Amino acid sequence: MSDQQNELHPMRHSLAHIMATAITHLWPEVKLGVGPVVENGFYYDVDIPNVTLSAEDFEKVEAEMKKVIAENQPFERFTKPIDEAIAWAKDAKQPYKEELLNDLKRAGTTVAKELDAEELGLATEGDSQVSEVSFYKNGDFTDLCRGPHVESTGKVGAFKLMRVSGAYWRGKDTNPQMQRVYGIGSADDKELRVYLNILEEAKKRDHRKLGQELDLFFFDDTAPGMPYWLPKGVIMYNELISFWRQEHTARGYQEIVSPLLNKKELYVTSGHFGHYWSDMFTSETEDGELYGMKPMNCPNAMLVFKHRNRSYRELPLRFSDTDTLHRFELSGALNGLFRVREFRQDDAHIFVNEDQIKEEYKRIFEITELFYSIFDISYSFRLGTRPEKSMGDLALWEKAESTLKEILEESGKEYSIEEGDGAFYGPKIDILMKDALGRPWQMGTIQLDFQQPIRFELSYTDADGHEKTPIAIHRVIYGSLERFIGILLEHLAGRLPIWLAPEQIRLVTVNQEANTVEFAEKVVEQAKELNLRITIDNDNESVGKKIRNAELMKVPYTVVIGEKEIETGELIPRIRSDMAVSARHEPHTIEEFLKTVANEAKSRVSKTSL
RNA sequence: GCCGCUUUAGCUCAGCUGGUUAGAGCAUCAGUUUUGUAAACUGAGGGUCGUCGGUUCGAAUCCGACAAGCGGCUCCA
Repeated sequence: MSDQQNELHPMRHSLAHIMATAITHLWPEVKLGVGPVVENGFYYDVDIPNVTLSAEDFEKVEAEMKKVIAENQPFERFTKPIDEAIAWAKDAKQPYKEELLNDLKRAGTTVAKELDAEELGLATEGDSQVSEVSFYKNGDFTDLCRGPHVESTGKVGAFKLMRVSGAYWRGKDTNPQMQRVYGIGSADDKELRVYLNILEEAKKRDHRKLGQELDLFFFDDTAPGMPYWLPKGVIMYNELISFWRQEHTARGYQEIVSPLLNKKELYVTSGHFGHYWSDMFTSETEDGELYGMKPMNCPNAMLVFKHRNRSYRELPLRFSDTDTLHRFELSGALNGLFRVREFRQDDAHIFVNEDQIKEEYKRIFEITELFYSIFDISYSFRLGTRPEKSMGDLALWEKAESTLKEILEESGKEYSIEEGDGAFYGPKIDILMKDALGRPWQMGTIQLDFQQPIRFELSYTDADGHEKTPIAIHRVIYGSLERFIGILLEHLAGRLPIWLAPEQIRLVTVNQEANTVEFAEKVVEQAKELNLRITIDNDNESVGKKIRNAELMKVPYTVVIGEKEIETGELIPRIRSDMAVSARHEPHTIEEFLKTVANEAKSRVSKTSL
């Protein structure tokens, strides 16, 4: 945490209290939940009987908060024995606080995973039973809280309420839903404006907006969560896949294709029938057979392994595929390309023996670095351990988890641990990336699977002639092509590198005269021989207008074709600003220009040498 | 799925508290113009106002249901 964040933390936490104070003044019957600090601000979960807060109420709440701030009430800390605290909560008619206090008394902690001790405001740590808890009081408002806070309500900087949404009490969807009011908090008005400005800028990078503007994809009401890829979108989609294919073929991966639909029996074997069937698209045929559309590729990869006898000599056996997957995601979870119901993963299933796990992980990490370094997007690792609803032997789980920890330790990479976040068949290492708004998304994932090979009764003949069960590694690097393209678009603000740009060169004619068009067509012909994606804009518009259109479509190179070019036979490319090393616009022979661009596309550079 | 908000032409948006044939810019098409590095001019076509139902003499406008989208929650690549 930076120094600035260290300072902002108590300010934002105090703002949460001040907001709760204001809401209590306006709606005295409010039942309070928790009010922690989050990135850039704070929130408080409130439950106001028969009142639904909306953005229109923010003005009222903000005005009341400003009153509290103007009064500069000191934050006073005091402690109470736990039983007195519980009595206080009961007396104040705060059932949520009472529940938390009871949990504290009983277990010394609260179980809900998101609400750690800091957020709840425990007075003591560890598993021991709590005897005392701390409170903070400002003006007429008292709250159970660990702190710390600023000295007084006047010292909280600048703030703004942003939105309100539903949030399940203690993060469990079986609990009642509260209203979560979000606010942002900054050191002062200037910082606040800077942050609001950043948010505005981020909206311009929204991949849904860019997908619309750049003619990449769209959605139709009849296929929620299933993108339609337009010709330009397909070009970048396929370029990403061919890069993936090229690099994986070179590393000993063998590509397979398998059915999209399988009978239920496959998913009974894999365990998906019990764990995942309700999240799948399914159908029943005329003859009464139940089919499921595959939500992941692993069961079919298991069948490919099982297809014939396997030898230890084949290991590691690497099967890759990019088949289409369908998952019946909750309607409320869908989000542009980030969360879809139909997508393709750059998938692979690697069958190894126990001794090969580490080496194979190292190889996968190498591929990861190669891919991500090209796009220059920062990412982080997260280890997910055994979830509650898991399959298989506990000892195997522990072994798998400790193996992954070792691998991460040895790799020297930073990682976080998310308990219970593994797949139901094994622990996993996830790779996270952030979108334009700073929201983290799971991208690549490398999962260790001791379970499915057993369930599918996979085996190979080992050197000693005995049959052994292989271990499967499931891994994706991009994650899903869809989500990756979403992240990429936001990261690049739509300015795709030459190798991914649907249109690499646009020729803009100065007039519609025959010799101009002829010249342009000659350039196109040469460009096509080099597999370049080039178009001619011969519209009856001003040159200025056509340049503008090329700029808006973020075409890497735009070349004006007129008298001058025809005379000299040289082109002066206009280079998209993010690719230019300097502001030069120099003439090049047609051949030189096209060859350079072709090389740049091939070597996947982000800057031009022109 | 849950909570809140949103939905008017291909796109971005006007349309005040319900009142005659629903507007604009961009885009599209046609004509004029033949243009030199971020928007030439003129004209035309295009919307049963997300869908269905209700209230009303009258609904884009009010109410309800459903659908899709957005921000969260839950869940996940």
